[in-house]
Amino acid sequence: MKAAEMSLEKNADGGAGRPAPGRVEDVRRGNLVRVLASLAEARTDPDVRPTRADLAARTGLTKASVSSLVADLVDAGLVAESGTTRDGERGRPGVGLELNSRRGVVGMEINVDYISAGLLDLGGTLRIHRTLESGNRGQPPEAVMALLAGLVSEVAAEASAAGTVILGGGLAVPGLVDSASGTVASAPNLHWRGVALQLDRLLPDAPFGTVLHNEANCAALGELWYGHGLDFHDYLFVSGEVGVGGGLVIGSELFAGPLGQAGEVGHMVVEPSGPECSCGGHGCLETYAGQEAIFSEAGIPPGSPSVRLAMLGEQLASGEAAAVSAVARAGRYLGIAAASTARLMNLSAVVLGGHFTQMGPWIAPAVVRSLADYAPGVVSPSRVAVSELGQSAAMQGAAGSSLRSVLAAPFRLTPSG
Amino acid sequence: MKAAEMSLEKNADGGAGRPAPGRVEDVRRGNLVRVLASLAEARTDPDVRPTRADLAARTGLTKASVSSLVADLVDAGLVAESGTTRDGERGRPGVGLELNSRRGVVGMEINVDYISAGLLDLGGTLRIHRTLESGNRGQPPEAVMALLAGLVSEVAAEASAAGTVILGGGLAVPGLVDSASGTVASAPNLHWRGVALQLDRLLPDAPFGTVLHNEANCAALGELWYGHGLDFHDYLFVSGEVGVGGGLVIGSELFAGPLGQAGEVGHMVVEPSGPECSCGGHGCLETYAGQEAIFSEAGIPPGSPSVRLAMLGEQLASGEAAAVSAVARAGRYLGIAAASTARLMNLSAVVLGGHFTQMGPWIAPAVVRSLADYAPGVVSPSRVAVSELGQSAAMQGAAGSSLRSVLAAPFRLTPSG
DNA sequence: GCATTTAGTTTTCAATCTGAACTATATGCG
DNA sequence: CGCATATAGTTCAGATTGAAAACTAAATGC
Repeated sequence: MKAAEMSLEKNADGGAGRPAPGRVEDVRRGNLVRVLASLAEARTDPDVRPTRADLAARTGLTKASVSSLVADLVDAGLVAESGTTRDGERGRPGVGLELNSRRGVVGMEINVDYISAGLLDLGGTLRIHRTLESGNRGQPPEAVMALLAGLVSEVAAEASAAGTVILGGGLAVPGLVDSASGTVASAPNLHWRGVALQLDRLLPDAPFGTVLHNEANCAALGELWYGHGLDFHDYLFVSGEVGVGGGLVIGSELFAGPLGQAGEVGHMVVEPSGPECSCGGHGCLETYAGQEAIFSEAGIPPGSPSVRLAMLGEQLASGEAAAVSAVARAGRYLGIAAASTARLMNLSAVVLGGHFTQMGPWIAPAVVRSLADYAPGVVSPSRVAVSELGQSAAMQGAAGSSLRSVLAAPFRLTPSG
Repeated sequence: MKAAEMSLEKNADGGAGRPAPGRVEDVRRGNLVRVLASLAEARTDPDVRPTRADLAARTGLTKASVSSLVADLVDAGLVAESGTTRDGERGRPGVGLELNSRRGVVGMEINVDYISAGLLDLGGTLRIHRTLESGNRGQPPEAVMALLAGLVSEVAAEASAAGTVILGGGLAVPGLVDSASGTVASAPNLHWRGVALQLDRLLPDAPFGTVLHNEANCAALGELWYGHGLDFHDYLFVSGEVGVGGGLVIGSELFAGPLGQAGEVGHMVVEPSGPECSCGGHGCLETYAGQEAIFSEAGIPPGSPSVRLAMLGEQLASGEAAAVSAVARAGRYLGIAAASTARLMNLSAVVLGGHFTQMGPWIAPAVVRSLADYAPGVVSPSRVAVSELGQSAAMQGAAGSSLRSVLAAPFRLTPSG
């Protein structure tokens, strides 16, 4: 497995290869990561910039080792010194260290109605974000990728003008993907199937390349790193799109499953006697909480998804009974799937994303009630939350994934690496 | 976290402590583990005993390093030389190496109707196995533990007579446990609640101590290491007991969940309009596939569980319609839960254990059919299997867990450790 | 009996961390 | 101002470790 995929593919190893033998040099690699992680972690308070001495205390390494490691990281461009920091105490003031904000990663997303790209600096701050409306359903992958490449080059140009070097990127696509080969196995909503994307052309100069990810998983990760993840470390993320996607976050990491495709909440069975689903099964969650199910139950006439979604929003706001009960029904079945998941995997929180975000006030209470009915005492009401990031969650998750892979393999940029 | 808990608690870390800083000595620790793992893995063919040179080739370490590492492992008593092995080729014959069969771990189980203890040598061979019938339901924990201690001391005496040194042990209990504190949070079938067990008294001289585990999880692990796990690396294990327990094996490891209590398949929701469950929910799998549910649906009169189970077996064998359809119904709901699990976690196999083992020929086809109905193409019929170990799965899993923790921390027995 | 082959050991060397000594630079007090 | 003190960071010797290569040991085969 390439290092660039580690953050998303942790569980998809397959156990093929025995880990490389431990050499003395590996200790340094591990310690480079440790120092960098410690620096990233200390960043929660933006005013406090740890010094070499702080990092030594935090990591347990000696000052001598930390100095040497930091020197390598500075040479690699990952860490920057930022003036002396004085505590007001006596003694020689330390030199503040921070993740180099002149290095960044690009998050990209192809969705049904739009494409987007954004730049995250190493500290995790979103510096640039561009979205382009684009009806991608049924469009040839080459055309969409060309459009995205254009958007990305705008972002890259702006980054370059600001002196920022791009190290890697992540692309989120709504479908089943194979990250290792950069192939979209199937993306029903785009009508793509078995498409090998030319990922290398998006960011030709980035040393970590561009990695392909599933959109719902990315949204779950975006939520983890830049949204609710600050409070929740283990949760089920359910993303309402055309279907119902999802992601499992366990111990602040995405659980990708043995084949890298876990989180298909939409096809959990929530009603054995329910209608047939497009997957060939019966009573899948998607047949109750997918867009089409909600729209038709609410009596919303056919049309473009965004129009119908807006219409649903209006009807909910005005208290239209059919709309309210359609959403409540979706929430009830979401709660059933969440109850089973919580029991099975010992999870204690649920985050609702995608179009469920807009239905939050109407759907969340139904989920809470359903959880109380079907798994009392397992998920407390305060741990049913609505996504904080909305539409940018997947893009930020894709960028964050790339960011993590950089921070997990700094040695790829050091001379010794 | 204590090293002895690693194998079962991998997912329950909580992420509290930053890993210890990497020192040069840690490389050796890692390589000791690597060599030992390579030796254990090579053991699949019992006639082939790898030599130092073989291990060097397998691990990627140099012959010199392997020689030095093996010397430490021999000193620690974990590895033994076993005569020269000649390939019939030219050249100096190598010295065969094997896991020292004079070192062992003890597996223990407390269940509703019996207690048992067994000795596994480091190679994973079950050397001793004793079971004692004992109605433990409602008995005070001290009394049951005293009985178990007696059984264990018999096993220990026999091991000692054979020159085998016991390094550690694992105890499986049917209930929610906290391994870190050695406490049984609740074991409904034993009527235990919040009981702190005196684990240290069971094997006072074992350097790795005794670790407490959940019985269904242990059974899943026993199946993994000594049963179907040889073929399946990712599966849902469903154990029929009074309730319905389970375990998730992902990448040949137990998935314990963030709180260490994953695998509660019995309380997944399989029928939203179903009857109330003892957990307070509705339509849980347990209300369809638990012992009581199957017995009453089959029209088997109240009585002792073992008698009723035998009666059910007879009726199934003679093709009694009520019994057959009761078991088929349980299988259908098992299949629904398995379908949801397979979809959610991207699993592709199901192993039925506990009392489902005895119903195998009647229940497995129903599970297969249900999976085909609710998650077509996800779990192939050949990947629905019945446990191979039966009643000893949990005991062997508990022992195997201890064995793994020894092999994962050999440095605890070396002078350098 | 000697070349050849393979197993395992010994020796030398480079990488790396630790720990202690040392240098650099601030504060605070007389 | 000058000096004690405190903290940051660097330098250097020492210990541990694995790699690489040379070396010894013990077999086969002609």
